[in-house]
Amino acid sequence: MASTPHRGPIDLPAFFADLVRCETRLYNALNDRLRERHTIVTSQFEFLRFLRDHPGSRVADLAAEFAIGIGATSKGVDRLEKQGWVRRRTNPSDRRSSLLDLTAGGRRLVGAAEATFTTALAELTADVLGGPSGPAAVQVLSELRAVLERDRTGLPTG
Amino acid sequence: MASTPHRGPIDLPAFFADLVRCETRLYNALNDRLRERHTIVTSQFEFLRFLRDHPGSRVADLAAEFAIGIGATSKGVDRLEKQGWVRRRTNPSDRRSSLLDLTAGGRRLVGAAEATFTTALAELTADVLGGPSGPAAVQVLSELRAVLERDRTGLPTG
DNA sequence: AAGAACTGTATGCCCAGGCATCTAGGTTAG
DNA sequence: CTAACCTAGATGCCTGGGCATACAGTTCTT
Repeated sequence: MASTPHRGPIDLPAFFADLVRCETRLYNALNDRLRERHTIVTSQFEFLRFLRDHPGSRVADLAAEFAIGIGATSKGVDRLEKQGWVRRRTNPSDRRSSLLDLTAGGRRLVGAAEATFTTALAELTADVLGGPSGPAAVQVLSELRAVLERDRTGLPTG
Repeated sequence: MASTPHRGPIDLPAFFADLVRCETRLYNALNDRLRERHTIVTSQFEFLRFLRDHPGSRVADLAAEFAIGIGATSKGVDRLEKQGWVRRRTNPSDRRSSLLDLTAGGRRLVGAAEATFTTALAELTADVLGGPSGPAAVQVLSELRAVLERDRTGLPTG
């Protein structure tokens, strides 16, 4: 099954299909692991990690980061708050919005989940990404992401 | 903002984040284009394209291809059938299942949508993928996908 | 200073997908 | 042959996201 690298123009639809399939399957697999060990799913882990690394973010910052709607983000934060992992603090300089922070429990959770997450991801991808072209692929996706973010591509409405 | 390619072990969480962000934003952007011109979304386009390229597939074949549940797939086919783009034909050799095929209208639609899809994708990704590392990245994702499929990673239950 | 216009986010409705379940149909052991 | 088991997929319930809306709070205009 060694697929043949080939010259010539890139088959973009095939690339897109591969991208989506990899994302779906990795996401599903990580969901399974995180759910069974920490009662969260990947999207929640990513929220928590973002808030750990960007304390005091607003709902809109999360929405922009993940390219999802404000409404969905607000509801996602509701759930994390209800579990006691995140706290909304009134923004002193703009009372329409809140500043979001992890609680101590949230920090504990994200630390533990990160170990699970990273280990699982390594099991699933390290063989391929550890190959000679791995770094180039990582780099290209990072650039593609930067371009899409620069152009505000694919942001939902609300 | 020229990010620095670096040596050393790959940052897998960052790679995963980039993968998911690219997928989300591309998917959203393609949805917008397909919806406005053809009244379908990307997932429907992918269903139709798969059926064009694999006529006579069963629901389970679609589910395996897209790593989504059988139930969701069945409902997705319902919707395409209701629009008159897909037909369920009783499987003569196993009457529990149906064989799926595009109708003439479905073939027309997928052809038109494919032009929109490919053009949009090129606009969004060609600059980055056309660079020197593009082919390597495409190849790596294709290999990663093959590994995940080989190991049946990330298949939902139902 | 008072509208008018704008912005951040919370909320409601709708739709799509996951999972559990149900049923018809197929397969196997005896 | 038939009873026990297995499989394909259709369906119902639940959850999460998109989009539209509501509203409080902010900024701009004059």
